[in-house]
Parts: sequence; structure tokens; C-alpha cells
Amino acid sequence: MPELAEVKFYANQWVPCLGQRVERVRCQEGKRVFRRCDFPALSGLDSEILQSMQTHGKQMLFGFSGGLWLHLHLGMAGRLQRGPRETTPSKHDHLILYTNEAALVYNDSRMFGEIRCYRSVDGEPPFWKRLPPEVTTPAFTREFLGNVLRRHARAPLKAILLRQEFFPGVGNWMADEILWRSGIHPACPGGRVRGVKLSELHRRVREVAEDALRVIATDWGDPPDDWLFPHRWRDGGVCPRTGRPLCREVIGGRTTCYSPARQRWPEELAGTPPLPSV
DNA sequence: CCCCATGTTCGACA
DNA sequence: GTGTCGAACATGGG
Repeated sequence: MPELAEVKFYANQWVPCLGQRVERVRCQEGKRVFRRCDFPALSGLDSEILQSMQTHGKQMLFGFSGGLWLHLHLGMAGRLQRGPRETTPSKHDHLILYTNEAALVYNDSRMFGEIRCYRSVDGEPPFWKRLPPEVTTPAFTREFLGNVLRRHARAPLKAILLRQEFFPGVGNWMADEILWRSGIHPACPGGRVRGVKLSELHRRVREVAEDALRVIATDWGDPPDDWLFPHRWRDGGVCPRTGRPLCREVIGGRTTCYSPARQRWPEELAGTPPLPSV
């Protein structure tokens, strides 16, 4: 499930425990989620204090005293929970941090997620400081978007939007939502999007991210019926704007839902000049 | 048994 | 370098 807003929601589950000291770390080395984890560092969380939480796209970073940083990714099915101190590990609980008041649980049934731990006394680990701009910040400009599309002029927009190095946090449903609101076909090549369409896409990327955060990140509310979201996997789903049927197709390697009635092919965009030849 | 899944990475190939 | 495709990872749900 986790995209931008869901990741924020899960990260928030641990926030009430900021300031608490970890009394015990429970985990099982050898599980896939620890495939690149510095295990001694992870065990070192024992007796340290949880001091900070931040997210970036689909990634979470928890800061601990002693210069330790816990870096989590939820993959396809991961989640975080906060439970009572008496919490006993259930089937896919791969990591539990026990404080004197609570249990902080990382759960991932498919193990596509990842748990890593770093030592860095001088603030966040270096990789974290080099992450690209988040789509909700001023650094995510129309020009930045235009450059990305120009450099991938022949790739379908859907595939481009899924790339975390450009659109951190955007996943399958957000990409579909963005393109649907923009009225652009998901298979439209990046190079076709210029001028007003570029402005439109830029606005919608930010809008979907902000809407998702507002609706999901704190309370995990149900997305309203005027989003594409509640209609997209429904068999016989209907576009809430046009009332016309939605369709599903694999684009950019992922099942994509769109509304053919309002998301047009590049050729149908009036006055679009041809793509530059490579 | 079949198919599908809100993610990422890797190798082969045009 | 760009882009596509399929497979792999591991599990659960319909």
C-alpha cells in the first residue's frame, strides 16, 4: 500500500514515543528485510532514545541518541504500528522496539520492504542529505519537471512518474490520479508535454500529493468519490468526471487505470509539434 | 489451481 | 545513455 501519504501515516504511528528509551530490540537476523542492514548498529538501538522522525517520499528515518539512525522502507505491504508494552510478535513482525511504555512494530508480510541502520554522529546519514526535492516543496519547480520530461522524451509518462529519483513518494495509484486529473494519457511520451500541459501536470503532481497527505497521512480517511482512487480497481468502474467507463492496461510495467474519454493520446493534443529526433 | 497485488532491482537486449 | 521487458523477491486475497 504505502505511497507518500501512507508512509507518512505509518511513520506517525511511532511519533507518540518520541523521547522514550528503547529497552529491548527484538528482530530476526536473516530475514529478507535485513538484507543490507548493519546488524550490530541495529542491536545498538537498545538503551538509546528515539529523538526524531522524518519521511522522504516512501522512506522513513528515525533518529536515536548515540548517533544511530533507523531507515525504513515499507515495500509493497509493510506497515508500522504502536502497541502496548506486552505486545508479542505476530507472524510478520520483523522488528519490535520495546520502550518502557510501548512497542514499536515494523510488519511486512511480503518482505519487499527494508530495514537499515546507520551510525552518523554528524546529523542525518549522508545519503539522506542528498535526496531529490520532495514534490510538495518549492524546489520541485515546473522547470525541474520540464527537464525530467525532456531527458526522457520517449518514455511513457506513467513510467516517468514512478521513478523515485524524480518523484519521491509517487506510486501506482498517485501516478494514475495525477494523469487522470491532468487529462493526459498515461502512455503519452514525456517529450510531448510542454507549455500549458506542462504547467497543468506540474500543478497536479503537487495537488495530488497535498490532497493525499491531507486525507490519509493523519487519519487515513477514505479518498472522496470525486478522485479516481475509489473507482480504479472496481470492475466496471466509471470515471467520476465523464461517467464513461474506465479502462485498465499495463503501461510502464504496471497496471494502469485511466479514463479514455478524458485522457487523450498525444496525437490528439491539438497543435503538438513532433518529438525531436533523439 | 489460477490470477492479481499502492515496490524495487537486475540482467538481457534493441 | 535511453528504454523495454521479464524475472525475481515472498505472501496473501479473491
